Amino acid sequence: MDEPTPTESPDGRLIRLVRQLTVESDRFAEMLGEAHDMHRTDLNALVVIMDAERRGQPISPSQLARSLHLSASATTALLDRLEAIGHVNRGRSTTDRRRIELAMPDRARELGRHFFAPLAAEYARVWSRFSPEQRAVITEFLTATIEATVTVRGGISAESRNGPPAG
Amino acid sequence: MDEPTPTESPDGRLIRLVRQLTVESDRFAEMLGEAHDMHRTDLNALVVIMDAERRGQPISPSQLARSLHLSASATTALLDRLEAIGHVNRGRSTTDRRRIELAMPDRARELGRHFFAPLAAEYARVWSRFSPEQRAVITEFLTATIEATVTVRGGISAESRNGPPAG
DNA sequence: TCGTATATTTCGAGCATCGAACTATATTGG
DNA sequence: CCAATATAGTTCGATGCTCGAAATATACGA
Repeated sequence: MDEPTPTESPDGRLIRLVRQLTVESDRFAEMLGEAHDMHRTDLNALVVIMDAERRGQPISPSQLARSLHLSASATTALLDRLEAIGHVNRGRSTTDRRRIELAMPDRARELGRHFFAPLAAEYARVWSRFSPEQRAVITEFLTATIEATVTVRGGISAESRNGPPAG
Repeated sequence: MDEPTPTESPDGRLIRLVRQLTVESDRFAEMLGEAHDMHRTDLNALVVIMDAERRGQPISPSQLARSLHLSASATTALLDRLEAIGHVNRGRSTTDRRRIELAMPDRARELGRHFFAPLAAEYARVWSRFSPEQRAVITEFLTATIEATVTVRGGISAESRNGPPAG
């Protein structure tokens, strides 16, 4: 169990833990990419492509670019890399010949699932202790925290347009 | 309140939310860096340096390198960038002349605090609804999730050393 | 004392990302 | 109907972060 530090406020403690979770998750993804000779962005792209496939809505390069906040040309290079190692196939859309649809070969899909299965299993193990009531609290917390992050993020765009604050 | 999707397991739902939190936080940090003309790594470095200062234990370039998982030379370049925009000062340690100690000018420290204050305020606002009992559940959840992530991460190193699994 | 280790920087090279320019295709408006 | 405009994706040259090797300065250990 995490121990509060002597001068830490209750909110400060939660902030510290949320931050630590994002830092550790960040490092997890980084190491996963390194272990499979993929740049971090490559791994992020695979996740996005896999999710789109799972939803039955194959994604295009421009959608991927928007999702990853990359330029079109950087996305082209990224897809070149992924295609070169057999993780993605490009196919011309049948409904709009300007569009490309991204698909994953079976083997890549299996490999992608394998990437994340150990973490899901370990999460299931440590989370088995939480009751449905506790899960509801956790869900509410996560949802609120996500929304708060998104809200403040909107303020960054507005702030940067108006210039930095006075020192 | 987040709604469960029809085919989602309770664990699957929490996994989705945790992942969304890390994605949104990631994007938050990215935008913060962009808003202040700093590369993502630069911002990460500032956080590490600020934390070290707050603990009264100024950090050295090699400690920073270890913390950020960068090479020594990449860290030098990073510090060059931060020094150039006045966010960091290098000072030779008085106890070991090989070492450099990193310090932040007052203005940079204030600016750094300003970066994160809006998010802390919004978190405090949305978290005010949680009772001490609920916070204990949340704390336990976050701690367990962090530890699970770190545990599985250890397995990645071992796995990559033994090569990837059979398809 | 001297070999070894540690700390940091410099240097040249690799690689992800960018914007501009380009080609192909679809849409819109007169 | 057709020209103008918009959209989709790639190529190209340039930028900037990161790396490993090499170098210099300092500390440690036998």
